[in-house]
Amino acid sequence: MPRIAKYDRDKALEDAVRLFWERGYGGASMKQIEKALDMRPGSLYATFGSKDGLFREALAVYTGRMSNSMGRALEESPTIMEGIFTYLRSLTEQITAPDSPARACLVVKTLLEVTSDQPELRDLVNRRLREVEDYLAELFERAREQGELKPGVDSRRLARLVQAQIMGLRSLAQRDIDTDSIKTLTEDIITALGAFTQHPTTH
Amino acid sequence: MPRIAKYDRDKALEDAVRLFWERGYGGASMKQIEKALDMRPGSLYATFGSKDGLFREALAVYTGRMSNSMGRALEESPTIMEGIFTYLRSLTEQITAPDSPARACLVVKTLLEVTSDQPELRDLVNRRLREVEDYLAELFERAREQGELKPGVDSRRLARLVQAQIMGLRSLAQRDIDTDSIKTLTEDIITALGAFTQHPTTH
DNA sequence: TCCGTTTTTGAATAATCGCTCAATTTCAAC
DNA sequence: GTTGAAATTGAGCGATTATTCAAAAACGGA
Repeated sequence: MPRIAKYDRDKALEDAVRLFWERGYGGASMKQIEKALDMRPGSLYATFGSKDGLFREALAVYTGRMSNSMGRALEESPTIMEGIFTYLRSLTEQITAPDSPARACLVVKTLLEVTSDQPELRDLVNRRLREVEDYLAELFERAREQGELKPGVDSRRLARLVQAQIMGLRSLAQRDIDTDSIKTLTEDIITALGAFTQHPTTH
Repeated sequence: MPRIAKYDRDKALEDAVRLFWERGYGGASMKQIEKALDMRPGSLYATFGSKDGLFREALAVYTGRMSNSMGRALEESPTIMEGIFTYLRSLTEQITAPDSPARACLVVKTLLEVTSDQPELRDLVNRRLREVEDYLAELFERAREQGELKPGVDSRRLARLVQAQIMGLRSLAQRDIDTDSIKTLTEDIITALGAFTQHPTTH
């Protein structure tokens, strides 16, 4: 058993997430990746296979973190809808942190960047977004059964609406705009979603 | 006076808008631009100066069209808020048309793509989005004065909220998703905005 | 200390990037 | 038909792209 791997795979992936999140898939060159991960091309390709492979793993890390963040917000909230609103506020805190690589979502950045000549990446991103939609739809179906939603509200439609709200919030936050405006926007989005909840959404 | 310009500048810009809208700034190579505009590099650089220059002009054409579209919706509507909702429905029809280069907004695609080493492009995009915000804020201020909004609603906050709604709608529409889901999403967004309007928003 | 295996290195690959410019073509004026 | 100026062409520029691989370095076991 010779030579132990010097580079920590997880550490390298963290750096990759940060770089891809900040610069996008196409915007991050291998040169920049080599520098950010402090690895030479040989090691990179031995470890991750290709730029595409590295990106896929980085995207998995990113989505995993986002899922955890939402899960935590839901755990610490008495109802599902309050959990969603808690998550939106927590998300706003995260993306407005000064060291955040970007405010927009890496998955959405990739969705808007990827073209038809990268069908695998396109499919991967669509799959992730569909998974989030499905997860939200299940949540809202339970919320509906527990009387948290106004009568007649469709849980899947609400799932897509909330996903669009998050996309809109984070994309607008990518503008050159002050933090306070983003926080009030988050509150206004919560107010707007009040049109679908049983009880008024105050804060 | 020799040789009249063969290439119609406007026609070329239309093709440029289509290509950039579909593939993004970085995703459209000069080779692809040459083919799409049926121009050779010499003519391209004589006419537009650089890829950057061409993109800026294409972006101006794009934003001009979007402004016209919103203006038309406002003209044909009795109230400002109804005009906004009419625009959202008209926009949904436009982006779900089978020949649309993309469903997501070119400005937002650029906002999410551009990095800090393209400060001019970044500033340009931010300026355009700020202009839209200002325009919407003026509209909503008038709407407020005419009693179209619930008491206490802030017109600038509503402007940013609506801009975020449009970003979210169009980004979600970029997913591999059926047209009907996008149209119901548009209606749900209009319903959500009803939390800020004086009279219920039915359709 | 030497061996054997694995990891790491970095020069070099072919392809593509945005772009330049001398040569050619084209058309109005005479 | 000839001329002159503008428009167009396309080969080719240097730089950068993602990727490869032979050589060197590193470390556990003997």
